[in-house]
Amino acid sequence: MSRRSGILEFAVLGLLREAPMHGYELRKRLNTSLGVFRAFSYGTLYPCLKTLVANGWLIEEPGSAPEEALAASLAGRRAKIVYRLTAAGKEHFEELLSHTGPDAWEDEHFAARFAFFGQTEREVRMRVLEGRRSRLEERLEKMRASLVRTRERLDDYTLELQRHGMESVEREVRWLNELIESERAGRDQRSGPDAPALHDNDSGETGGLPRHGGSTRPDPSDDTTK
Amino acid sequence: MSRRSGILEFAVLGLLREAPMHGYELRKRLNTSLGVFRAFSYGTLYPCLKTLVANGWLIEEPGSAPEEALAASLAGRRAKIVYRLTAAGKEHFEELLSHTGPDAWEDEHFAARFAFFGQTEREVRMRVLEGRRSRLEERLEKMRASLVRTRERLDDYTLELQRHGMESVEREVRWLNELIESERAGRDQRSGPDAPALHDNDSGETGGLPRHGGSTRPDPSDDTTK
DNA sequence: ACACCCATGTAAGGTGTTACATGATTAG
DNA sequence: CTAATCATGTAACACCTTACATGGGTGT
Repeated sequence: MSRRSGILEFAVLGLLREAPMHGYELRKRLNTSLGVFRAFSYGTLYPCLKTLVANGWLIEEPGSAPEEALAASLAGRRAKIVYRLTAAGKEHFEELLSHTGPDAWEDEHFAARFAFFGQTEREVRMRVLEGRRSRLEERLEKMRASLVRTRERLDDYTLELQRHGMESVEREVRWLNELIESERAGRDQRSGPDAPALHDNDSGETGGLPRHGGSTRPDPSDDTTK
Repeated sequence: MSRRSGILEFAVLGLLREAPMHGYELRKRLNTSLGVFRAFSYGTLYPCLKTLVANGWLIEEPGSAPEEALAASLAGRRAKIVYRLTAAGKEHFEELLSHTGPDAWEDEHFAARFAFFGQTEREVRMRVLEGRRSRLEERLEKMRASLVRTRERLDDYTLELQRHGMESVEREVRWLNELIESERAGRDQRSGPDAPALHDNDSGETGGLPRHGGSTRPDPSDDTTK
């Protein structure tokens, strides 16, 4: 049950929950569609897939996808492994989704969580958004404090960097406020106590998100390995 | 000459260039004053200092700072090592400052560079700012492309995350534009072809920075070890 | 006396990248 | 037929964190 990287494991399970895929495609999805937040190399991905299989959360299948169905029946082809989530894997992912440890507020971890909000219960979404917000507010506190302590002996550029960092965080807080409010609004106007919202995505409307944003460490990185 | 982490090495040399310090204080400066961009632990810092000393860029001195001057003369005290930049170290740092490799445009690397703009020649500053900008513009290209390719099959949250990431990058581009413009203005209005601007900081005015900002991956992290 | 910050270190381990090695499929 | 892209892997190494170990100084 080796703990293997929170984020990657989480993202892989989440992506495979939507549809089986092979490693190569997974990596692309990680880096482009989903991956505004982080790029992984094959050297990380493939070993990770192995351990997920070892944990029983995935199974490897010979490529039985649409076009390859016939081709696969030929002689010893090079496998082109498709990974599929097992029942245990699904269960594990759902557990990860609801498990709101203090890790979940950190930059990249948060982005990963957010990316799968479509499959997350509203209650948990709220906890994550609010946790993130208070994490950022802590940061602002510290930044302000350190600004006051050190203001006089910093040159213009350092100061500008500080200011700009703070503004960035403040922006994200405002963004979170809007999201939180819109979550609350969604809860009120929709079904009463709790609506599952956890069958399969496609439902089009999740509650109505607001129309502008703040900041979460952008870092797409290349499509190509190098 | 082991290559030891670009960023940490760079930041340490840069901080020590302003004044000698011991490790503990260095770490705090890294994480608060300067450290909007990154936190390092002692487990990283101290070994790094060792190799910098081994490279001849720093020397260790017994704590001969103001208050400790007398105290140090007493029996075998626990050293409290103060690190001071050597001439070779100064030279090396200056070389790093002007060396504009394609690394310099990446998130954290850029932030570190920016933090020491006060000791950087205007010409180099321009190259770094413009390099960073075009790096971000590449990113925007890719994001837009991937948005177009995948728009229909993404749920609202994933979309919101993408949008918000893009907006963040766009903001930083605007910020860079202002900085670049203000650098140009500074060049025009001040001395003709090139002014050194590299004696020692304290000069108060670097050219007049603009008054608002964009985004560079915020990540202060704690002051305390954990 | 005790607690709490200052201060320095080390060993083990986690997490990820690079560079390499291999081969299949598709487009020109 | 050749180049690009798809596809899978591994081994070596870079980088950083955690947890531990140690001890000085200061305040209550």
